[in-house]
Amino acid sequence: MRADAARNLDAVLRAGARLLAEDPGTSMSAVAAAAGVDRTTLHRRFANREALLSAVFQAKLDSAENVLDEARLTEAPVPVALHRYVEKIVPVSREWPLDTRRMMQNDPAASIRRQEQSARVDAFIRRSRDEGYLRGDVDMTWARTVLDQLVDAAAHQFPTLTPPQAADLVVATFMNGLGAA
Amino acid sequence: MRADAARNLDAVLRAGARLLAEDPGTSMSAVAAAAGVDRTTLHRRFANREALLSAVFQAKLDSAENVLDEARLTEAPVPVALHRYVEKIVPVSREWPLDTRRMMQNDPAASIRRQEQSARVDAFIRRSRDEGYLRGDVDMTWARTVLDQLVDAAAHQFPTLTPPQAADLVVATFMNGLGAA
DNA sequence: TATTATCGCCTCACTGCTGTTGCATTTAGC
DNA sequence: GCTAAATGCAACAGCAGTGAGGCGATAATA
Repeated sequence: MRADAARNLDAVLRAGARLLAEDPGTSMSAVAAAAGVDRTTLHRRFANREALLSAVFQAKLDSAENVLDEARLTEAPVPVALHRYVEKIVPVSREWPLDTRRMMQNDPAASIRRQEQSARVDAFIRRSRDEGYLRGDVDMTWARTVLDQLVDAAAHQFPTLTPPQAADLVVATFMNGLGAA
Repeated sequence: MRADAARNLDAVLRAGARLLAEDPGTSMSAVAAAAGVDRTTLHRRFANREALLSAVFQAKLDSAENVLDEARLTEAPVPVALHRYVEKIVPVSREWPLDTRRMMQNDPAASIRRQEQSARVDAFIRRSRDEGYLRGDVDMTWARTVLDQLVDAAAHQFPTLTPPQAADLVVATFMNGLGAA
């Protein structure tokens, strides 16, 4: 791919992620305009709207996969891995703010890939409990959900937090809650 | 208003809330069909799409306001009020699953009303800290956000939980987190 | 039962989004 | 500098959603 084409593709994906996160009904025209390209250029690269959506999701999944690899969730000590995972996933969530859960239902391939990544975090949560870092009576799916929600909240509703600050906050809340001792 | 008209209106609002929560781009036709009403009936009652949206939000805000009144957030003991609030707000969130935060920006009146309700919960969070139920070093806006997220998660991602069960789970996680002692 | 508010059905016009094509122009890479 | 890829621009067709109006039928209420 030519360099200018790569630049434009990147701009389109980022603009698409941003606009579609604000309003899932955003038109192709709006995405094209925000990315500084002509509407027809978008249609040349992506056969239809769904294809654009899929490409944006792929980009998000690529970033997330890197984070999962770097966090070493299966090997590193639980506290270290958790903190590192949150610290790295917050910027990804900010760069690609799309809600993958509700917008990906028409893309089976991406959906499967997402579930694979999700399973890796689930396994980490399970290991955390097995190693005694989580209470034994906690439902694992609930723990997983809470972690996701805290990450999303810190990433999007507290945009001024740096990733390390966000990680401190999320991990502390996840482990200890907000109640007084 | 005639009785049948009231029935139809109610059906439209509930169907609208459900469908629009799943897909914010749901068409008026789809809402009408789901409510068992003709499309033109919808257009007669609501001048445009925005008006329908506003009406759905109003319905949600009405329900939420009842909950805030009944929970007695300013008077009842903090643990009691918190548990009662969560227990009552979970069904509201389930009945009106729309995300008020992102879909209400074109409705200033509803937006203001939402902020007023939000302020009541904020005040309760502040009281909880002042009375020693929350750690003193916790950011109040963070605490508020976490509570909202936990409620949403319990309401929508764990639909089989009864409201009391959901309240137990949310309150325990909010106060104590998920970490081992 | 009589009245009338409400509804369903049909039709129409309008708009915005999608997707395609042809052609001239620009730009990256050799 | 040359070549081919990529783009911008204009125009077009098709489609879905929106919103309005008329009219006969239906159902609530007095």
